[in-house]
Amino acid sequence: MESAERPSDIVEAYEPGPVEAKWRASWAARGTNVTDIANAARPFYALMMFPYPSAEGLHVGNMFAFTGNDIFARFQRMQGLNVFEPLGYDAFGIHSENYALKVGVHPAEMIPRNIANFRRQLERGGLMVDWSRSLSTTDPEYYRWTQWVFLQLYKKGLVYKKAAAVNWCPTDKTVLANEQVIAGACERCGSMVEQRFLEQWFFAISQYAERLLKNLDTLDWSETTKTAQRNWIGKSEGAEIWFDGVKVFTTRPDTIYGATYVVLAPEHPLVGAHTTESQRAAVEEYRERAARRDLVTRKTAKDKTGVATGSTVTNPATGEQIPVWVSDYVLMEYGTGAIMAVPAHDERDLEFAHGFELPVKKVVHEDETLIDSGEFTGMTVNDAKKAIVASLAAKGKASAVTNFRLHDWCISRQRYWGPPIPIVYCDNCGVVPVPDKDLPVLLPMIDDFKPDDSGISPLARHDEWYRVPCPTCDGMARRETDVSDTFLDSAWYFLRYPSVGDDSQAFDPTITKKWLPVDSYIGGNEHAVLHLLYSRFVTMVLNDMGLIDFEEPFTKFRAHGLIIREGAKMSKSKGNVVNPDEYLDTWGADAFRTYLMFLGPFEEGGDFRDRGISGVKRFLDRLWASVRDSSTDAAPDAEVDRKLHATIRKVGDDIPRLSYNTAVAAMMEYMNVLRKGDRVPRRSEVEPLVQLVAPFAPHLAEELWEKLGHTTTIFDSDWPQFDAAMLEQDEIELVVQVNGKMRGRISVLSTVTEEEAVSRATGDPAIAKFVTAPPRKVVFVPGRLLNLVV
RNA sequence: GCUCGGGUGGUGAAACUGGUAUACACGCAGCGCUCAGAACGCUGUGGCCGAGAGGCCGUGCGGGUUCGAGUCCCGCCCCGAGCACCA
Repeated sequence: MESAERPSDIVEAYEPGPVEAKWRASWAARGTNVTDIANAARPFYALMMFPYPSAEGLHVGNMFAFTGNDIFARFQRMQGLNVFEPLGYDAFGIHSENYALKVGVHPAEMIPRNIANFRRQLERGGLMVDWSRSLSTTDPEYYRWTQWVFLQLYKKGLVYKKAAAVNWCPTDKTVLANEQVIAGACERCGSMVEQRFLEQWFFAISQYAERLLKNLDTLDWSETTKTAQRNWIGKSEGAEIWFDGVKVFTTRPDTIYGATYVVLAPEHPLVGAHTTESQRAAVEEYRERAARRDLVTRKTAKDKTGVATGSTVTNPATGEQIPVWVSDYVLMEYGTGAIMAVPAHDERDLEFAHGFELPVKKVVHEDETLIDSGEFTGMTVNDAKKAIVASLAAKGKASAVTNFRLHDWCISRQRYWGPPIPIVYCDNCGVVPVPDKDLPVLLPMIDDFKPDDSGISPLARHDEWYRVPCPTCDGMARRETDVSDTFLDSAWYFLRYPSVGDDSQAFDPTITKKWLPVDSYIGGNEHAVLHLLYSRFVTMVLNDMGLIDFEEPFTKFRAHGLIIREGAKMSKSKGNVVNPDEYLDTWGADAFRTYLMFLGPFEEGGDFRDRGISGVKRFLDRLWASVRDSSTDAAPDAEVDRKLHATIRKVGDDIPRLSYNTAVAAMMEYMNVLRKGDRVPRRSEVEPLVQLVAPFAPHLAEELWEKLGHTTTIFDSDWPQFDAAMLEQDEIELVVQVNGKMRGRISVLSTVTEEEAVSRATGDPAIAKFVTAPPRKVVFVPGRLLNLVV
């Protein structure tokens, strides 16, 4: 009977289904999420990494990432910015192609279906995406410009073709970029990668190594991502030193007095010249064996293998004759493909020396000081590095050099599902780039797209496609039959979004100047080195060509965390995958979004627990009931109002830091104050909370905003302001410590002086009993605490 | 091996520059409402001792700096991610 008079006690769950459907329809009808690209006064580009539209549908991890971006975007819009939040599909590549082969459906048929399903799920998620400017990398109107980007780099002289030892995946039957080889295995299928010599197209990204490294210091990116890039670029400063005709690379010239032999990589061109007659057969046999060994065994073998050439060279520092060996623990791809071995200071050299019973010479320095090193004895390691190189350089036997681990980017793939590389081979003219006017080079519909072992693309089986007249001389010519790496598709897509719809150019210069670089980019750290590095490279090149006026594409980047479940990353094989549709049906998008943001720090991810969502739903139900029950007249209660202003400040501070979990907690805390006991909240107390919740629960917020009498979208309303004066309380609780231990608190005016505070504290018997002697020292932190040291 | 994260209640996690450790939520327990349950609401909930007031101990381990350390420094252990024969 009491409860009938206390409607606030009865919190019924509201039905998210109809509410969310209503607002989805309203947003679409009113164009709420369409950005006025041309006329935006304060453009803000909020980008998220686009998904691969898999047949399984949207993954919770996608939903988590997109929601995190969406909240920030919606928040920025409520700050008065013109926010552009586009989303498209990264649909080319081996992933789609292999799946298509497995289920026996042509990718050209499968991908549009998958995209439709993704679009349906994404829309249910309540994202503020401007669907009028979506794209798919498989759309000819997109990939014609991917081909155009290739041609720009070609014009700039950064594209070349060469026969190279490349990573060949025997299962996927294609070449892989170094970045796609994880510990010697294909990142896609896990097969051991083989070495093959094939003609491949490369982008000369290594020319940009220094700049790619240096610019990192200027970027507002997650530190983990920057570190990953630095490691990948792998700058190391050292010297090239001549041991007679053999040039070695070392980062430790200071240890040259301990160099007891030289090692050449098996592929090193000087191996033959250094091999004596008696060793020739053994060396030849070793080289063959090394070439056959796949990269896996090569990179993990503990017992080092090798063979002596029989010849010696002179150690330029000591003048000693030292033997030349061949071993595959030295890599041809790095440095000069030759090293000086210092068993006393290098673990690998020591291992090798032990294996072949080579003499291990003395240690050449102790701690940081050189010993037994001729004229350099007594120098510190750092000084000796410079002095030794300088001394040898004077004799023309050394030079300081910088090496990078970063290799050129192999972009050709002997596969079907990608943009054909826009190159034509003519018997008369040679290699001819396809003229811009002939783009796109359309990918033909063929049914036999399965790759084979030949190392040649399936497109090479279709001469009706690859035979073309030469664009220059009109003579007999044939097309390049390789397609480009998927990572090229995604290395420039952010430039396209604002210009989607303009089929006359890849990106409109005026629009690009207005909208780029991207203000905020959010995505997974699994792309820390691949996608993000390639995007930076392409942007730098286009900048150098004067096509854009910035050289870094993403001003701010934050890597989101990973959602795990039952202690493990979600995966089909573990059976712990969450289907977003089920949660959207049961709980609604608003509760699902808010829960995903609440379960852990956005940049760390968290554990998805099925029951956890109920607390968030309860919070939204209470918000619903609070609006329904709120009284319309009264001004806010003073205490509630103070909490309200503290909450506005907290949520406004937390969202830009992507500290969404604590923002939600702050709103819940406020809700608890709002409805404490049998309190009926007042309209003036509830209305600002609806706005704070809006980025998280957009449908519910719109519904409540409408119920509160508004007729325009809540996302065009102004974010509530807090009054700093409201946050200053006259009366505060001062913590009192004795010897650093909390012993009580006293209620005092915020303006209290140290003397007053001490006398109030010592006058409190509960505190005084710990003050066993007159305080030796008093630490007073105004507004916070008082510490009496006795 | 190297680099980067991280270790806090039964659980997910808070604690911005050193200043009340465990906010918020889940779970659990008790109570209210109910014929009953669900839902909803209220109260409690780090450990130990104590009837209570209250006390002692507590942020992976061991030291240190400080009036005061989850936070800073040194040395370890464990978990996760990335790189890995890069000279």
